[in-house]
Amino acid sequence: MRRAPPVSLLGYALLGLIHGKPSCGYDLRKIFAETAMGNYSSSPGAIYPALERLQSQSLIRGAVEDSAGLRRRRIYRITTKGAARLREWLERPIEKNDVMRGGQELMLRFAFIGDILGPGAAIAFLRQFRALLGAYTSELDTYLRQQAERMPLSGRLALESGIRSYRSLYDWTQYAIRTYIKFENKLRPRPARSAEGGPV
Amino acid sequence: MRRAPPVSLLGYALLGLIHGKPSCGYDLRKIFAETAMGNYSSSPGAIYPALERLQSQSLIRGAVEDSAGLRRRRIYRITTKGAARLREWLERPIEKNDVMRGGQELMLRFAFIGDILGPGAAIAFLRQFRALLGAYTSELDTYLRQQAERMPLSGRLALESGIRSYRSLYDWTQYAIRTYIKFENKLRPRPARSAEGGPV
DNA sequence: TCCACCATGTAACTGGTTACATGATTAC
DNA sequence: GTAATCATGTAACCAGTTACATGGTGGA
Repeated sequence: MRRAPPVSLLGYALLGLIHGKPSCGYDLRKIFAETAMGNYSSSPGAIYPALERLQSQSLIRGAVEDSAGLRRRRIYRITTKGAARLREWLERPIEKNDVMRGGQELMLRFAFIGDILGPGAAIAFLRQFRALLGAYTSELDTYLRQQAERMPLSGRLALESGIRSYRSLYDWTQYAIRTYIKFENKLRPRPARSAEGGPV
Repeated sequence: MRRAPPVSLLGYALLGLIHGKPSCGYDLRKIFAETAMGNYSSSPGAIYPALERLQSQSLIRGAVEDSAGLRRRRIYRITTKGAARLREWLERPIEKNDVMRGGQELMLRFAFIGDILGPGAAIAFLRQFRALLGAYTSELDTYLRQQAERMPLSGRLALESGIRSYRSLYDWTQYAIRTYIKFENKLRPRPARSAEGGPV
């Protein structure tokens, strides 16, 4: 049995959105074009082939439905296989590489994790993320301290901007963990321990 | 006269590095692999074709030189045309789009601007960058305030992380401007005005 | 009638990915 | 002699870009 062909980031974004709500290509394009998910391409030349690829892997299934006016809209729904694949992606342990690439993919995963896997998983994800961010920023710090004198001013500043942005991401994870714990406690106010794993 | 074919981001990174110091493909790969410029691909399948493209546009010129041992190293040097092209890229006014894409390209430009165009240009660039960051963050803030209640918690947090990272970039521009002005004053301590354009 | 928008596609191109391939030089 | 590393490439593949093409629908 050969390995399933990989799903691109855009593919996962589509998969996640369709998981949340069956949609046609146009709906999805609008989401990318009009909401804060604008970093993903909304061009038809990206979306439609991506949808077809997902369908050819049986991760989604599309059918023309004649609801809402009589325009032909091909509505895609996620399949069991697609949901499993999405879940597998969401549950993947975070790697240093993911963090180094600026955390784009991680943020996409996070945005889906809360809704699909629940607050507990979101909190666990954030803790993992925070740990890796801490390690990576101190690594960059060390590098900066060692190299600073050998670097041109602009290069040094550019590097510092990177460090700062990782640090701000770290702070965000703290904030997000707190927010999620509050949210979870509001849902079921009884239990004393807020979530699995040590203190915040 | 038809428009010159575009240069990719990797292309500009190579152009800038070669401008700083004539290098062979291997040198450049090492830079991407070992320094903080690691976000650019160091794979030969990216570098060598990119170098060839730059050469085919006469932006760089490579020749095998038998210095330092007798290995065949094809050393690339920037041409007048290449330097002009690089300059044109560095001097391009910043657009909102550049900021929205996360500022990757802008940071690359900044890293070269200081060395190639001098501190004055670097400061002007940072001021422009700061202005756009300010506008964009407040735009995102407005969007967040309007949409927050309609968004799932994880989506909202993801958006907030974006806002935070733009804000931290804004803070960084402040810091970088101050640092550059100090640096400039150290170079020529006489003049009272630190750089063209209003107050810091 | 005509415009704006809904809705789906396709074709050519391009730059990067992974993986493979080759050979020279140096250090042990 | 042989392993590591210097050094340059190439080929297959793939996802995304830009641009073009088509036609239905609803409202002015």
